[in-house]
Amino acid sequence: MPLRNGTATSGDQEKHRNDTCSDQELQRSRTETNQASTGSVQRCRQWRNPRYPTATSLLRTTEITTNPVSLPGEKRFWSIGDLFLLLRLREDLLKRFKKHDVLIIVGETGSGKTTQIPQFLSDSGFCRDGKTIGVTQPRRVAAVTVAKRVAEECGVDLGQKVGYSIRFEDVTSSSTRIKYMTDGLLLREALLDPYLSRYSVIVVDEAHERTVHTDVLLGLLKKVQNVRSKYVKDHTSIGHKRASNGTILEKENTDPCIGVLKQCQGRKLPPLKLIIMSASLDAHVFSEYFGGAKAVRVLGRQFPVDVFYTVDPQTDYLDSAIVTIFQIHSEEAPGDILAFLTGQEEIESVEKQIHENLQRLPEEKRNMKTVTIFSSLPSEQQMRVFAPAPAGFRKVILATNIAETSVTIPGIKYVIDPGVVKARSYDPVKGMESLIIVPTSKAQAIQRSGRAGREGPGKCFRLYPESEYEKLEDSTKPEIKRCNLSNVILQLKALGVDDIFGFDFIEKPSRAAIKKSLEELILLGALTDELKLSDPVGRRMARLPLDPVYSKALILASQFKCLDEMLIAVAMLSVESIFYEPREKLDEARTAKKCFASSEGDHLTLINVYRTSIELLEKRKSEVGKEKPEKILRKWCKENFINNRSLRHARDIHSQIRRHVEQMGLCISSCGDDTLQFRRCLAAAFFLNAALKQPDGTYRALASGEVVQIHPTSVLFRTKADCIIFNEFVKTTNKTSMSTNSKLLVDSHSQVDIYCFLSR
DNA sequence: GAGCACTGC
Repeated sequence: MPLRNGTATSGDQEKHRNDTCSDQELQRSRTETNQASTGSVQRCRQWRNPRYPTATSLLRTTEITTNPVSLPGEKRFWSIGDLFLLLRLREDLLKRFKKHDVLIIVGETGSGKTTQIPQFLSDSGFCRDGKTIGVTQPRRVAAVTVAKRVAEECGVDLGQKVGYSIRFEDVTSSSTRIKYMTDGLLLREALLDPYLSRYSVIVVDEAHERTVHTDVLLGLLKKVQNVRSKYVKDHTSIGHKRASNGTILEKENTDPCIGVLKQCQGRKLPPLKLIIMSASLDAHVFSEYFGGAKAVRVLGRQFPVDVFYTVDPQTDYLDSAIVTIFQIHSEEAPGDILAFLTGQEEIESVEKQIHENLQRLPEEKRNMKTVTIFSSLPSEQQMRVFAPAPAGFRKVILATNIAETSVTIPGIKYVIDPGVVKARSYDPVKGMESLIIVPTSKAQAIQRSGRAGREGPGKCFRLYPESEYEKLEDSTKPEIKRCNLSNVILQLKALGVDDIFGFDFIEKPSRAAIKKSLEELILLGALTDELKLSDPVGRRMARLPLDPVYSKALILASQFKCLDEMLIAVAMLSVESIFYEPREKLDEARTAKKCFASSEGDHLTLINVYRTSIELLEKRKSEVGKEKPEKILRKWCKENFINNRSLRHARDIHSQIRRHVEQMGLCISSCGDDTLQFRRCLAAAFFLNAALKQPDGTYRALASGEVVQIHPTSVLFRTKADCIIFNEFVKTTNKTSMSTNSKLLVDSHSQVDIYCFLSR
C-alpha cells in the first residue's frame, strides 16, 4: 500500500525502520572530536542505535483489528485507493460502534482520526433528532484548528454544521452538529446539563494525555452513560422536582447505581455513545475502565525516526546537549535541531553557552542560529521559532515541553532528548505543590522523538543509555495524582457526586490527597461539616471558573465592599506572569516595574498595572482617528516589560468573572483609597496562606508550619512586614529556600482575622 | 537577591 513520498504503511514502515536500523545496529563510534563544544579538550560521544521502539511493540491492547487501515488525514485530495481504504475503515468502525457503546480508537499522530471520525458519525445518522456529536480536546488551539479544518472539508461555514466552543469563544449555533471543544468546557456544561442531553456521541480525543479534566470527564461520562442507558431500559421516574427556573433538582439519592446523578423527567434521551481516542500505550487502561471496551487501531503517517542512545550515562545533560548539538551540526545533513530542556533558566544558559562556543569556531562553521521557546515568552518572541533560518544556516530550537504537543515547529529533522522534564508534584500532607525535574516516561520519549519525523525521516538522540530507557515508566503519571484536588472535588460535589472516596476515577488519587482537599474546602466554607456543598457559598464557589480560594475571596469581597479591587486581583493572579524580565534587560525591566509598585504589596501592585492599562485603553478609545487602542497597549506593554498576552487574558477573565458575580447578585463596589478593607478581605480569604515573621527574619507559614522566605521579585522583599498573605509557594531547587510569590502587608487587625480563622 | 513545565474553566 504505497503512500506519499514512497514511505510504506505502518506495518511495512516498521519493517523498514528495523531494516534501516539493523544496518546501523552496531555501535556507531564517533571518532571525530567536536572542537566547538569542547575547546581544546578532545571528547567524543558514542551512540548506540537499537531497534526503534515503536508504539506498537509497547501496545498491550488485545482487541486490535487485524487489518488496520490508514485514514487520509493530511490530504485534501484522495486517490481512488485512499477512498477505498476510507470506505472500508468507515464501514468497519461504524459496525463496531453500533454494536458497542464505547469504542477505543488508538491512532498515531496524523492518522486523521480527529477530523474524519466525527464526519463518519455525522453522515451515519448520529445527529438525528437535532443531537450533536461533541469532540473534546485538552487544548484550546487544537479545538479551534480542527474545527476549522473539518468545516472546510465539509464545505460549510464555521459555526454552522461544524463549530467549536472554548472559554471566551463560542462559535456554534443551533444548527451545529459537530462541536469541538475543550474538555474543561464540557465539564462546565455538565454543571448546567448533567445528562449532556444535547449529545448523542462524545468523542474524547488525546485521552492518553490524562489531564485532570480528561480524567474527571471520563468518570462523569461513564456515569452519564449508565444513567442514560438505564433510562432507556427502565423508564420509571424517580423522585425529582423542578426549580422555578425550570432546572431539575435532585430530591434524594434513591438509586445507588446511579449515585446522585439526577434522573431526568419527561425527556427521552438516547444512550450516550463514547469514543475514547488515544495516541498509544494506554489503550488497555481505557479498555479496562470501560468494561473491556473494544479497541481499534488506525495508522498514522509518521516518517521513520532513527533513535540513538548514548553508550554511557551522562553526568551533565546540559553539557551533553550542547556537545550533541555541535556534533549534529558538524556531521549530519542539513535540517533543524529541536532540543528539549526543562525550563527558562536552562534554555537561556544553554543558548549563552552555544553562542560562546560558536565564537570559537572558524567563521565558515558559525552557520548556526538559535531560537528559544517557552510558555512565558511573549508571543511575538515565540513566533520567532517559525521563521526559517537564513540560507545556509541551521536552526537550533531550545524548547521546553511546549514543543512536545502544544507547538508544532516545521523543519525539524533532529531531536535531542535529555530524558528529563519539569513536572508538578504534590505533597498531600503539607498540601503543597512544587515543580521538580523528573525522568520522562516512555510515552513522552516516543512523543518527543516523533517530532523529528513530521516531514521526512529524522533522527532522535536520547542523552541516556538504552538500559535507562527500559527503566522508564510506560506513561506519565496522570495529573490528577499529583495535584491539589480542591477544584476537582468542588466540581464533583456540584455535579451531585457526594461520595468522593467512592467515585469511579479511572485512577484514584490517594486517600490522603482527597482528605486534605476536603478539609480545605470545609475551612473555606464551601462544604459543610457533613461534606455537603454549602448554600449559597459552596454553590457560588462551584459556579465560578476559578481556584476555590479565589472564588471565596470574591464572595467575601462583596461583604468587605471591595469587590471591584478583588475582581482585578483575582483575574491578575489567575494568569501567567504579568511582568517579563529578560535576562539582557533586567535593570530596565525592574525600573519599569517600580512605577506600579505599591508599598502595601504585590496584589495592589497588580491592580495598579491593570487599572493603568485600562485607563490607557479607555482614553485611546475616546480619541478618534488615532492608532488602534490595541496597538497602543501593545507598545505600552513592551515599554513597561509587561506580557501583553497575560494582560489580555486577565481582561478576558475579569469580564467573565464580573458577569458571573453580577448574575449572583453580588454588589460590586470599590474601597477606593481604603486599602485596609481590601487587605482584610484578602486575609479573610487567604488565611491558609498566611505567614508570620520570625525573629531571624525568615517567615513561618501558619497553616503548614513551613519555613519560607519572601520571593525576591516581590515588592515586599526589602520591607519584611510582620505578617504577610502570600498567593502560592514556589519551591526551588534549593530545598531549604522556599519563597512566597505574591504577598501582602497586613496590619494587626488582619492578624486577628487570621488567627480567628485558623482557630475555628 | 532568586529564577515557574504545560494546560484549562
